[in-house]
Amino acid sequence: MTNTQQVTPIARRPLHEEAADRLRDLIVQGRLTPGERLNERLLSVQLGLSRTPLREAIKVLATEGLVELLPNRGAIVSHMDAVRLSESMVVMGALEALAGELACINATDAQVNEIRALHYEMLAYHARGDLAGYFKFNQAIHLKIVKYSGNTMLFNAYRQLNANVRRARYLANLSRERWDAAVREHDEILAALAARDVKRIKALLSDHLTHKLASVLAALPSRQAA
Amino acid sequence: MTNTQQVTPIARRPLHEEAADRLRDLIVQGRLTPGERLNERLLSVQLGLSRTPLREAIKVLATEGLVELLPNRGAIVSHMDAVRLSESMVVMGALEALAGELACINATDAQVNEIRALHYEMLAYHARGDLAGYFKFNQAIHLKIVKYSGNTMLFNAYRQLNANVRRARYLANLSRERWDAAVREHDEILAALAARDVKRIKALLSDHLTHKLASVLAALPSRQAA
DNA sequence: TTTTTGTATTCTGCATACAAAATGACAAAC
DNA sequence: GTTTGTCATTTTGTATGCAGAATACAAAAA
Repeated sequence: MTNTQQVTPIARRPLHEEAADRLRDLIVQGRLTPGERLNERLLSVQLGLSRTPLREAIKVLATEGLVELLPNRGAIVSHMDAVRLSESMVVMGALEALAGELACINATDAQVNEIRALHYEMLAYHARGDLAGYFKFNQAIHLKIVKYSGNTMLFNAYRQLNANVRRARYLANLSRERWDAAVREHDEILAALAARDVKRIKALLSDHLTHKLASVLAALPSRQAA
Repeated sequence: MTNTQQVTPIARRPLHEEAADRLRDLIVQGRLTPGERLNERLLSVQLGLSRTPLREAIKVLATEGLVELLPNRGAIVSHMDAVRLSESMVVMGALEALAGELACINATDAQVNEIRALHYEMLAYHARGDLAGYFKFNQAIHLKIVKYSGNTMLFNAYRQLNANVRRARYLANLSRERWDAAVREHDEILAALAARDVKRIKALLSDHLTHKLASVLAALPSRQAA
């Protein structure tokens, strides 16, 4: 039993990945605002690394669309205008519809129940009127549906679009009516999933995203006026 | 009219972008084979730049899924197994169906005619039995349809998946029957687009991708046996 | 012969150094 | 008062240097 010990298989996480994660958080949480410039020197000291891995992270975020690269002028947090937002959500609608379809076929009963559990937790936050908590579980449910489609490429594509859209989630400062409607839609989505009703879940998810988009777009102009 | 001149907007292209493009080509063209290791020092001299911008490019390719990052062991060209391939094509099918729908609505007549021109060029190569030329215009047509959907996010998502799938295009060493059928399908797709028949183009593109996937999957096992 | 172990070499990951471009300040000219 | 030109400073883009991990290889042991 000399060398049989588990030699830490935890290869230290590369700094550029760490940096990418932290930058993503900063952007999605709105700590770095759209249009804001990413000063490399400043960020490198704030994140406690050198410019090299930081730059690698920034390049990754650029391909993900979270930041924009300006030649010789570094990177800025990309703007999230109504056009980009609705474009993204339209694509996500198509992806979720496909995901629902596949999940109906591929998800195990245990996975469906996992989603069901999240659904009830979400209902609890809805009942309390806690929007932030609601959003969190709402997000989790949608992600799980896509994940349990069993299609990794689909999951990755969805994840990437979602990161961009999440930045604007505060815009969906939805009315009570829309909120209640969204919850009802989620009820139906879960029912369709449990019933393995492919046609139905596809239609439901597609409509759900369409409604969400409409809700966000309705809220958008008032924001820009402010 | 003193300063109205076009002040060379051609800011020199950053080396990391140049490197990313060239690496993409090398991978898509199969000059770098799946599983092959990317030696940074070697590649940097071959491409005529230093390791820093090269590494940035590699990180970008990794997020695009063209290469895989192994901790402390650099990057390898990612493998293109049947699972990944079919997963990607399923997603592309959904995206193309959406794109066709949107293109029907948004594309100008001039753009439709541009696609028509590509279609005829493709027919010429088909008539000659020139598979490589056929593929080239086939690709161009599909890309144009997605582009003329007018949805930039959709285009980006599609482009990324496509880069991965193109690497396996030689696998679709299709039979004459399948080839002829594919051409007929393209005829119908173009007709539906010109007729602005949303329902029809959606169904056609979805089926087209399904058939293409089946064709590729059928060709795959024989390849692996060889 | 096969396996193991110690060592040298190669390669990656990261930090730093340097050059070119952009930004900003400030003064001169209109 | 505005504009324009010049210079100092800051910031990005790229190259290079260095430490540690991984790999290859050779010698020793089974």
